[in-house]
Amino acid sequence: MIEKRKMVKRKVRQRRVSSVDVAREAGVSQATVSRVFNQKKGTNVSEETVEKIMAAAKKINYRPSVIARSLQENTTNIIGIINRRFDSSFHMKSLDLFSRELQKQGYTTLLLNLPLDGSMDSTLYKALEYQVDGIILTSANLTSSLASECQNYDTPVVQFNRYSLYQEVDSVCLDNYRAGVDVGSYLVELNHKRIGYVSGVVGSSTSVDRKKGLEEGLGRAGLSLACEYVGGMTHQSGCRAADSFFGGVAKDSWPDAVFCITDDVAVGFIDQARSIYGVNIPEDVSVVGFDDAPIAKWPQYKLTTVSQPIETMVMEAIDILLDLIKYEKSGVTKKMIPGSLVPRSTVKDRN
Amino acid sequence: MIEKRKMVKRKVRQRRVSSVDVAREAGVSQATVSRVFNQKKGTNVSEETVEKIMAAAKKINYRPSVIARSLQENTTNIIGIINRRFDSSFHMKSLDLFSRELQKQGYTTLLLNLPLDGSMDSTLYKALEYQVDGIILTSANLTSSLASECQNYDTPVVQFNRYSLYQEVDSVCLDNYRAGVDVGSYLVELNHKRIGYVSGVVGSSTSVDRKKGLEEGLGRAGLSLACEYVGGMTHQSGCRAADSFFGGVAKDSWPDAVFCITDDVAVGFIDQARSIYGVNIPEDVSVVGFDDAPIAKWPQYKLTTVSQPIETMVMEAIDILLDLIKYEKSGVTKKMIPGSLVPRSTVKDRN
DNA sequence: CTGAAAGCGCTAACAA
DNA sequence: TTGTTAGCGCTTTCAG
Repeated sequence: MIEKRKMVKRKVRQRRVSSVDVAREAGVSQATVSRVFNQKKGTNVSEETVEKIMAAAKKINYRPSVIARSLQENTTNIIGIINRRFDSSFHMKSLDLFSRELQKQGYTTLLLNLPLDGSMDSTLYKALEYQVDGIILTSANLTSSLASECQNYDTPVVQFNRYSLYQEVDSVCLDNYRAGVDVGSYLVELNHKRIGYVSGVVGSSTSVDRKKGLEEGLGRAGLSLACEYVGGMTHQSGCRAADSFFGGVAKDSWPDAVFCITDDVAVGFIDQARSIYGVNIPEDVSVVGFDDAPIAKWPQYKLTTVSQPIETMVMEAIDILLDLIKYEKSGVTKKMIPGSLVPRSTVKDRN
Repeated sequence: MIEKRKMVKRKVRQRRVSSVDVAREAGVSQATVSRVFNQKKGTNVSEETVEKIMAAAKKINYRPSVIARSLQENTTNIIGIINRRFDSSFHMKSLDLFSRELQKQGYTTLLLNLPLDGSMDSTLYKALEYQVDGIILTSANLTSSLASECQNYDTPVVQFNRYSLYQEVDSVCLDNYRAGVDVGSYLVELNHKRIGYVSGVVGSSTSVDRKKGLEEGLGRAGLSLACEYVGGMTHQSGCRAADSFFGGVAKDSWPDAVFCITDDVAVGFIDQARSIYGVNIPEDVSVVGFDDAPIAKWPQYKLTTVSQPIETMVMEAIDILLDLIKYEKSGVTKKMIPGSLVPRSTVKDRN
């Protein structure tokens, strides 16, 4: 393989056909060609010349260079999306929506990955170097120094799925705390007494906020968390949680309700609980998930869960970002979107 | 909202700090600054000047413009990934791998969406206008006219997950036909007689090739397809397939094995078959899926399936693309990657 | 309505 | 080792 490569000519990219070529072909000036390909307001070029130019362009296969235009205009029409990982249907769906909607609005998406370990500095600088017009930062918090760096470059950032801690950063995020409160109150209302929590990765603010909310909801009824398991966002992790709650535990020490960080986790929890420990859901234990992923609707689960209005969230984030791009900044927007509890069949009324 | 916007100043992007500014600050020429920020071979700049320049750069917060560099060098270090939709774990995972690996190799990913209906022309032109260095086209076939368009622009394309029909286009694709044959032979070997197929969307070559392979595998034993259901790639669609095969059908007309286009579909099929029609899997009916998605390993399914080596496929595609970018083209590479059958517990030996 | 010319920020050949 | 200069392909005054 190496051998083959060595024998092969290195490639030299040839000059691309430019507006100058079109101008020559059409017998007009380059400026006029530029005018024609600039569909802005009041481009005053005669019908006749336009046609000549279009014909010439088609003939020699001309297509304007976005790069050169970007250099001139100091704007790229590219939005950088910085992502940590696609580890759930939530991330996948939101990325899909972002890129589709941005494309619809005339922007293109530059996809950048955060290293799984280590800091986000280099990734962010990369986006800045590419002179993206704006940045969507998913599931991560901008540090204040990085935030001011972005300000230096006049590049707006909107955090998505993470409430911004740093005062100046705009963000769109589900109100995880309130969702937690809602779940807690709901369970309390239905007379649950021993409530457990299965969280996601340590330190994820999403996870922490939901827990705090849940505790608040319980606290109002004088209850506190009965048990907790800290794992990941996978089915597997839900199984381990069930092991931890039921394995070698006397039945009267079981929780009577469990709130899981994700539908996937909830499903794993249910599967393991049912098949290994003979737990009846919801008769013995109620379960609540999060996301309202497709699997929550499957007939064997009919999972009670909290739905996130992903579309709304994405649209909000795009609106905010494009406003920041087009208009002078006037204040910070931190949008909290409420989730909504979707009652199905995995929670029992114990009254 | 509209009101608010009207009151707000339109934003004018200010000039960014450039190498000229650094040069002035450091008291050297702009070219020298450029040399310092060009970590190429033998940049002969004295230690002293380098330090002066770096200090100045840091002071005024300079960061080179990739755009200007791209214009000059006629190369952007951007790879365009053209995607139709993220509708399966396969697409999600491969996109994740692509962007991570490309980033590791010094490239950045421009994500472009194919319209769900309509042609891919405009999307492809968009990539060309951005002067991407190369294109990964996922789950779609390049037409020959578009292919030659790309050649005009000297922009290599590698098709991913679709065997290229047009002679000149490179591609990396699972050998779906062979996988179909393998599944067919396997089922025949285990003495199945009435074999059904649950396909994906109409016209998807992936789906068609697997079916043809399956038929070939059966044909060798003098068998042909007993029944078929054409749906989508979802759990839901698997349920409908079960309805179609078992609903109002006498037990002795049931298939004794079913090959599903996707693990998700297979799981839907199994769920519905078990819960609604009382079918025992695999005693009554064997089931084979595709992808070896995480759910295939769940204890309640232990799905026999075909695994796709996504990592290998992605790496191959990247290798081919980067070679095409760096070296003069010498022949077309159409890589067929074999899948591998993963026997678990949903197929019964009927000998 | 159209052309000439300057300049966006950078690289690279050529001189010094 | 460093500076001068000429572009890369485009947009945009400013004249005509």
